[in-house]
Amino acid sequence: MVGVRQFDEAKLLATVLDVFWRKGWQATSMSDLAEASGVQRGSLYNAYGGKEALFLLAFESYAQRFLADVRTAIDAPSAAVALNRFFDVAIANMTAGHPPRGCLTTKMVAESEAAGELVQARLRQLLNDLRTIMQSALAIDQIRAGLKLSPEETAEILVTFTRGLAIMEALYHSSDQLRSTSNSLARALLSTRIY
Amino acid sequence: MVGVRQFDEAKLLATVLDVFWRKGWQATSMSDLAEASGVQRGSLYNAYGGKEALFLLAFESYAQRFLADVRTAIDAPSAAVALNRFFDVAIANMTAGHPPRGCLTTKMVAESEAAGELVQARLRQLLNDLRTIMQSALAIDQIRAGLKLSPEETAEILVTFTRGLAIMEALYHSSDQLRSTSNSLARALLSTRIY
DNA sequence: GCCAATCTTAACAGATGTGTCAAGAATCAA
DNA sequence: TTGATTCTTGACACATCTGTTAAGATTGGC
Repeated sequence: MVGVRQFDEAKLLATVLDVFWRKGWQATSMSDLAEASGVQRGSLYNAYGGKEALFLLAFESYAQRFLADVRTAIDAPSAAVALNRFFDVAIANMTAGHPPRGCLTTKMVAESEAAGELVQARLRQLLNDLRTIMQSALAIDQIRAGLKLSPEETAEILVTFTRGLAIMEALYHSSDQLRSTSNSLARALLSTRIY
Repeated sequence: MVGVRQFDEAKLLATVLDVFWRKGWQATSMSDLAEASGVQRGSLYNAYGGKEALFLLAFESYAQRFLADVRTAIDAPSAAVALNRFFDVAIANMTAGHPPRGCLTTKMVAESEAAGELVQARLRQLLNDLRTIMQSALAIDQIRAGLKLSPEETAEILVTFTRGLAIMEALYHSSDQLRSTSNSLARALLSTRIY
């Protein structure tokens, strides 16, 4: 390589992720990314082409981290623990930061028409992966025994419901509310009555 | 009145609603609204002040209609019927139009940071109203008896879950999927086991 | 040390959006 | 009929964003 890159790509992508996470797709401009990262707009165009490529790249690390966290969480000894840990991870993901950043995926899906086909496909893939991971984990006998519905149905409900949690977070900014609602749903999804 | 308004306000607001519904908050410009309605941009500024006021006005009729539909739907003889009808209304609301418009409220909440405090407050009010309506309807003995959880918990879950449905609609455009997931959740929320 | 490749930087052109304003058109009231 | 009031229209000034480009700076390979 001859004319060497002046910026740290890892740092750049972390910053890019943070800006998209906070502001969403449409409210984030290339100027915003340049300013936040300290890398000139022209350099970003030169190195990546534009907003979409930068997003997709930054999203990759986010997706990996999130799915890894979920995998760890739902590897639990019982359905009740698995659901509670899953909700903990989901809620932590959308309430972290000052002020809370909300859920990147959900924000992006809501704006995905503006973001274009490629981004939509990537978001779909993340939710597909999430669904698959949940299904497998919930299908283990030890867990499945504690569920009122099938692993497939339960997984689909959980994926959908956590998207709803993200929207409620965006409007009410109350992690207590999220925890409380999740707790209620967990009871509805468990075959054993706890209340 | 002396210098009379050249446009039909009801028609204007219907058009404004449709544009916001399709494009969301940020992607809708005053020019878009002017073009779609046939009313000049200057006239819109003169008559309403700007985007926010136009949205709030158009949202009013949407909110009334939606809440009325929900009220009618959940006035049912059993919990199972109430939940099914509620989901029908919610899913019809977000899959209507060609192409489907999605859920206005959910789209707006996801972008509400950009839309400002007033809009956020109005959206919060709609969801609060929805929650209250659901709670009251589910608290009727006939219905309550069929629920696994309390009317309050069930209502909160339903409000949150339908936000999730809207996000899933936006990403997968499959009303079958929405119906199927809703059906599963209904079974989890009903005290009687149907499956 | 020099060349060539690559990155950086600032600037440009073009598009789009906002909010305002002044002049013109229309109409009700007196 | 006249005048005052209100709406309409097109233009203006300003801001922001996009994508490109040309010139300059940097540095590894030869």
